[in-house]
Amino acid sequence: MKELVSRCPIEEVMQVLSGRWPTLLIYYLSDGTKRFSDLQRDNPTISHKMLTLELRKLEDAGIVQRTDFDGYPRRVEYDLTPAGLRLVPLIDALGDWWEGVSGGDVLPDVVTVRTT
Amino acid sequence: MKELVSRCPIEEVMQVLSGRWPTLLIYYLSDGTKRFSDLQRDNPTISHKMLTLELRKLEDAGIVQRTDFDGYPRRVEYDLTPAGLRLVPLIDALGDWWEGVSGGDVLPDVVTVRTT
DNA sequence: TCATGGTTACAAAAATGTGCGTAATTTACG
DNA sequence: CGTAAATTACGCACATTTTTGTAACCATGA
Repeated sequence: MKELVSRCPIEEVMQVLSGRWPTLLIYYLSDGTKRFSDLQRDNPTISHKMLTLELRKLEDAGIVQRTDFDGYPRRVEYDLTPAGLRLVPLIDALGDWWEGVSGGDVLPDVVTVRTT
Repeated sequence: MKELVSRCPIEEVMQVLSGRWPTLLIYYLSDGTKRFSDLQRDNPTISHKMLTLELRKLEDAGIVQRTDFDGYPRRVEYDLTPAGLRLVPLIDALGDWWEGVSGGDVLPDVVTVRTT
């Protein structure tokens, strides 16, 4: 999704939020400040390249704030901006909606087994 | 985004809604029933292959209902399911949120010019 | 020398576009 | 009457584009 085709705000948001990582990163950041390495631990399967790319995209979109501290060891912290915080409930609402749609057949292999 | 990595409903929704087309198609379908060719007209840049693929994905996710009518000329209609209808306001909210974030600098070349 | 948080170039994988073929039915032509 | 052409909504194979992974390298400071 390199370019926009529709002049529609919906397409513009999706350009930022599309993909596996953006919403997950926002979700983890809604916990509070995180370092680069924290986010790597939260999402063990993301490559460091993707992590930097996605964080930059979120930063450019005004959703995430990046702070690079002096000193040792190097420390870079990521937080949600006020706009990012306002986005969180909207993303949560999508998650809740989905749990309603998929009517409980999410995580089929983790379903509680009653042992009577 | 072929597979899920997180057991998180947020990642699951995004697997369905990610990309340029899903939310746009839902948006157009929120207008009411549309035929395949209507959706092609609404989004002139989508290829027929992508249109069928995306519509199938939305159908499988329970967001869109497909009805194939007998007769000539062939007619296939697409509608939002009740779940799809419930999703619409959430998508709209994202669009509104974005218009707030990007603070009016959307559509810079369409900004109203006061002629006073 | 190690740790953190990167960047860059190259390669692999995934998504998307293109063009052709098909099915069912109706209409048009000779 | 027989047959060819048109319409809609696809499916499929192959090619191109875009995204993502991998591995190597860089800077800072203890």
